[in-house]
This record gives sequence, structure tokens and C-alpha cells, in this order.
Amino acid sequence: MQSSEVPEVVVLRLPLYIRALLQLQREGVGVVSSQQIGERLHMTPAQIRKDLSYFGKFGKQGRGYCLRVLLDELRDILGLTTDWPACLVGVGRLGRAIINYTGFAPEGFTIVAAFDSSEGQVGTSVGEFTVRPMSELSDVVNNMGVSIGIVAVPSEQAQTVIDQLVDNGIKGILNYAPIAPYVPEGIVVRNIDPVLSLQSMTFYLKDR
Amino acid sequence: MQSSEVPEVVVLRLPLYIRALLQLQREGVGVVSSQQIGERLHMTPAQIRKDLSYFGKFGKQGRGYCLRVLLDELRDILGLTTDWPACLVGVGRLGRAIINYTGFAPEGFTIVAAFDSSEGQVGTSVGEFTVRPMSELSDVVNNMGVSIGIVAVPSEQAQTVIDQLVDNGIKGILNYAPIAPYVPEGIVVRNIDPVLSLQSMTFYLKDR
DNA sequence: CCTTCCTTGTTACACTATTCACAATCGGTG
DNA sequence: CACCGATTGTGAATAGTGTAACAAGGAAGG
Repeated sequence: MQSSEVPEVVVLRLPLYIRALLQLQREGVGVVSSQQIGERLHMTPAQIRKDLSYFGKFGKQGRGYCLRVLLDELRDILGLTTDWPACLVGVGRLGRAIINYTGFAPEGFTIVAAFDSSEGQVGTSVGEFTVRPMSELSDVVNNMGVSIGIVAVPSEQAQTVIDQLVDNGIKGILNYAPIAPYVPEGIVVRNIDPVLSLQSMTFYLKDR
Repeated sequence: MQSSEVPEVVVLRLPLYIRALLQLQREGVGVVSSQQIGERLHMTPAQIRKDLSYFGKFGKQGRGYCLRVLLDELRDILGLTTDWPACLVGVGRLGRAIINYTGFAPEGFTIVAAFDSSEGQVGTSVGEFTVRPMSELSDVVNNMGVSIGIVAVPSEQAQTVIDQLVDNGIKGILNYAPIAPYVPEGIVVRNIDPVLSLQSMTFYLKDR
């Protein structure tokens, strides 16, 4: 159960399992096999069982997994039983789109404050938020229990903003800027970068 | 030089190298070592040299790589020397944000048509586009040389839309819907899913 | 022209991840 | 209550990836 011995690839797949289980649940399934989950996700049943085995034994031989139990276990493993307030930095086009994105809240990720490093934006209204200056970061981290920062600033400013977030106690960063950020040990970064995805896609599309 | 023997992980990293090189180029660097690239990307120089070796010999011992030459080679390998017109399906909130996103065009990815499967949206204007019905897909694929489809529809419709795209000759799909799509052999899919990123992040953030 | 210093390309190795295969065992059925 | 089909959990086998180490060779300086 030690995080340190669970491979990161495994952790990255757990949310997929949750997705598949939710889907099956909506379809009325109560007991589920690794086979069924695998079909949904186009993965081998063996991989799913192996991944789950890092965390314990959740199934019954000959039967499968009780869907509800497995779902709860996975949510617990990932820390998804509580909500995760997050703050956004950067209220340009992309930042505004992120604020309006309706996919985060149902999963327990709520944006509770919006920041911008440019003078011009501070104080303006974006959605339900009044844009704050970066100097108020530590207030928000300490008083609102925010540990996730969402970065949607131009690439030139991204590293500086990330440094500020880290300095003020942010532990996880969802980075939309097209850079490879440097962060100290123990800070978790996830990059969202559709251009990279497209650029690697074309390798397989060219010459046909 | 056979695509089939180049590991996909390697292909996924090539765009990162291009990024780093562009950055260094702007700083006036003309000759670059694997060490320098590695520093930018927080990777070992050995990995970069190894990756490049799948495609040929681009450097000079004792000196490094001519930045401009390496950049051109990488762009050529990835098929980034020509533009890639793309079509968007889904003009809801997310789809509109994607249309307005300014990061694609400079990299040669241009959205040239917008579709929606709901009657209500067809015919309306979004940005510079008039939203088209799905029935016009094959026209666009055949007449505008589109081989990339960007999917921004609700998850319930996503698989259906992806099937339609594939049936009409689309070869690469950038999928923003939170599903694990099924596609036939030879079709390339890239998923953009910030929620998954957050859900795997919390594993490392919980209990501290 | 020789020496010294670098940096590549590549081979060998260590590590990580995935798949296979099967013993253990559960629930249902006759 | 014994048998049967199903499915887990796991250790061993295989496949894949990353790192280290070094020979080969270029550049620069005396």
C-alpha cells in the first residue's frame, strides 16, 4: 500500500477504471469482471487485475468484483472521497474557457479563485470571480485549503507563475502552457497540450 | 527508418525536442548538444541521442547538432513540413473554445470546417464558420484534404461521431470527450482529458 | 602536427511493464 | 454434497524502455 512502490503508470490508469465502472453502473451492472472492464477500455483483463493487486484484493474468484465496492475502493485510493478546491492563474481566452468548463465540478474539482499576473486583469470580473493579484495567493492557499493550481498563462510567464504557486504551498499543478516546467521534488505536474498530441499524430498520418 | 520499428514513446517525445530547439533558437543558439536539450526538458542526454538514433545521424562528434538542421529533420520526420487542415465536431462551449484557441494555427493545424450533429446548431454561425451537418463530412474530407477530426461533443455522442469520422475517411482523431473510443486499426487517436490528469494527481496529494 | 577536450552514436545492461498461465476457490446445479 | 464453469490473484516469462559507458571521431590550440 506504499505509494512509493506503486508504479506511476498504474496510478494513471486507475481513473480509467473508475470511468468504466461508472458507465457500467449506469447500465445497471452490479457485479463486474476484469474481462468486462477490459472490454470497455480496450485493455487485457490481466492488466486490470495486476493493477488492482497493488492495492489489495477486491474481488471474488469465480464471480468478479462488486461494482459498488470496487468503485469506492478506487475512489478512496485516489483520494477522491473529498472535494479538491483549485485556483486558476490566467484569465485570458483559455483561462475563461477553463472557468466555464463544466467537467471539473461533478468530479469534485472546483475552481474557487482566479488570479492573473497582469495589472490590467486584476479586479475585473470573470464569471463569478473577481480576478485577484498574485499577492493574494498565500491567503487562498491557507484559508481555502487549495492545493491544486491550474496554469493558463502564456508560455513566457508560465515558469514564473509555477514558481510562485509552489512557493505559496501549491502541491499539484495542471499546466496548460506549452512548456516543460521545472518543479521541486514532491510537486505533481500534469500537462495538457493538444498541440503535442497533434504533432505526434502526424507521424502516423504522413505518406498515405 | 521504418515507422513500425520506432517505439511510440519515442515519437511522442519528438515534439518536445522541437519545442526545446525553437526555444534555444530564439535565444540565438546555433549549435546545440544533447546535454543542452536535456536540460530544457529535464531529460538525460542519453535518451535524446538514443531517440534520434532511430531516425539517423544528425550530429557531429565533439560539437553537437546544427540546430537548424536538426529542427528541419525532426519536422520532416513528423510530417510537419506541410499544413494539416482539421475539422471540428461539436460547437458547444468546448468546441467554441477550441475554435478560438490560437495555439493550433501557428503550428500548422488549421480548423477549416465545423460540424454538429444536433439540428439546432446546424446553420448557425460560430466564429468564421457556418456549422455544417454531419452529412457534409465526406465533402470536406475529400475536397479540403482534411484527415484530422477534433471531437468536442458530449460523451454519449462521442463514439457515434468518431465512427462517422472514421467511416468518412478521417485518419486521426483528437478526442476531448471523456471516453475510451474504439477505432479500427490504423486510425490514430489522442485523448485530451484534464479530469483524468487531476484524478491521478490526487493520489499523490492526499494524506499530507 | 600533435594533444586535449568534447560530444556523438551505439552497444550492453539494468530496470520497468505487460502478458501468460495456473492454482485457489466461489457460486450454482443436479 | 460433489461437480462444473467461471474468475480472481499472483509468480514466472516475456517484452519493452531507459541509463550508463565507451570507442570513434571532430575541433581547437599550441
